[in-house]
Amino acid sequence: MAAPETLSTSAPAETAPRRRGRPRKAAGEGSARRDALIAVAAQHFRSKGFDATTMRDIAAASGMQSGSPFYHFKSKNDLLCAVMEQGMERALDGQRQALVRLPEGADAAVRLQALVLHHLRVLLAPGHDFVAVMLYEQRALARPERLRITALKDRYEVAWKRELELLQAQARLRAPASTLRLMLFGAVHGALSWYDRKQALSLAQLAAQITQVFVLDAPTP
Amino acid sequence: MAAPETLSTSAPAETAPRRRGRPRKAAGEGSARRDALIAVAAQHFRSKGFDATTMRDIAAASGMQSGSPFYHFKSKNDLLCAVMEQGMERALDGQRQALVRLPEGADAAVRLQALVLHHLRVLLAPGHDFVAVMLYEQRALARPERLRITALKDRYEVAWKRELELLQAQARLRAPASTLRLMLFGAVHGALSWYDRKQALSLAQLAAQITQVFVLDAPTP
DNA sequence: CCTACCGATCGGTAGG
DNA sequence: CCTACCGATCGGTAGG
Repeated sequence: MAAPETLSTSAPAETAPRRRGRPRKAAGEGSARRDALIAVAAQHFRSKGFDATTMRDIAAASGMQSGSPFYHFKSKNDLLCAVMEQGMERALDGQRQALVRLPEGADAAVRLQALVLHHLRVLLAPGHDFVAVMLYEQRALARPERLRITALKDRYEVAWKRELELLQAQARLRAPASTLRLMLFGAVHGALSWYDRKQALSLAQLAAQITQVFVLDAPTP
Repeated sequence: MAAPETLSTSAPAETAPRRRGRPRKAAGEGSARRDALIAVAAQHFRSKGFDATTMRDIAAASGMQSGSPFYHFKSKNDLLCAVMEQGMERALDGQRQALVRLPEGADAAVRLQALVLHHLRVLLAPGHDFVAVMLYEQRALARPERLRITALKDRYEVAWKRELELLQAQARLRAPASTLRLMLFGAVHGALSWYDRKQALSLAQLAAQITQVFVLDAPTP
């Protein structure tokens, strides 16, 4: 919710008296304007699709003129790529935090449920359009960019693999871990297309149900 | 695998001597040219996406000039809609046949597995691009068309609901039937994005694994 | 179903 | 980051 920036370091773009020094990397990676464009683009790409969104849409929604986004991104595809990368990096951060919050020695099913819940939030919480765009618009990427995104996705899946293999070793999966993981992602991603119609269900409840379906209870010896 | 057409009936568009009689309903619902356009459009919409496909692409791949598809469809959206409708109608036919082939009084899990296998074929077998297009491009449809397609989808899901409710009554589901059905569709649809990378797995094997994960074995009394 | 075409839109750029 | 613009493409149509 709250902006992660501290008060001291980042440039106060609007209120501060115009400093004469060149703005530190005005169009660089950390620019606030650039980040705003990414966020606006994510919303539009998600709700209307990549092809159906024009750079003019994004510029107007960001209070810019039609040619100005090209000062920050050299092409529309570049902007798409930035949306996906930022989405995956935030998702990776959030995933780490979700796991850290768990008690030591938690059951693998509990850890998996935390991963599922975090992932549902990444997909469905307001303002988190990045990863959904990634899932729907991979086709628009050229080979080299797709490889970069895939590498991020692979890192994201490491934690899932770990828990699922533990569960498999406990004989609590009813299919091989690798196939079951793909089914599990499918089931979670599917929520993108139906979740709002089931408002009776909280994301936490849904995460619990999904885990319940995919993982058998621990044998009580 | 083999082309389903017999040698005798279908019109040999190129070699036959020009018949003088008006072609029966040249632009009507059952026109062979129209069906060919639908099939070509399905391939293109699936592989490149609806927005990225041009009517010129479709015309060229059908051996027509760029304006000619508009003789059969009044707009590009109309063509998309026809792709989805034809896909769903064929899927409904296939589903009925898949159920008829089962022995009388088959276990609900067996029947569900047949539904899953048929659905996997509809999504992944060569030449079946229609339903995949429907899943990916619903956004492009306007309200009234979307309602028509949704009605077809609801009819398609009736059989799934039936078997899942039977299984729920047998206490063989680990989540409410309605939520579990959504998870199940998600898991099956997810195969669209990974199946070809797992060629070791046949569709029949995959259907069996999916059923195994989502449905508990019958209690052996 | 073809020919020839229109009007609009869009990604992108030069130059400041 | 704005102004002004280009070149290409695209859905769609008139008229045959």
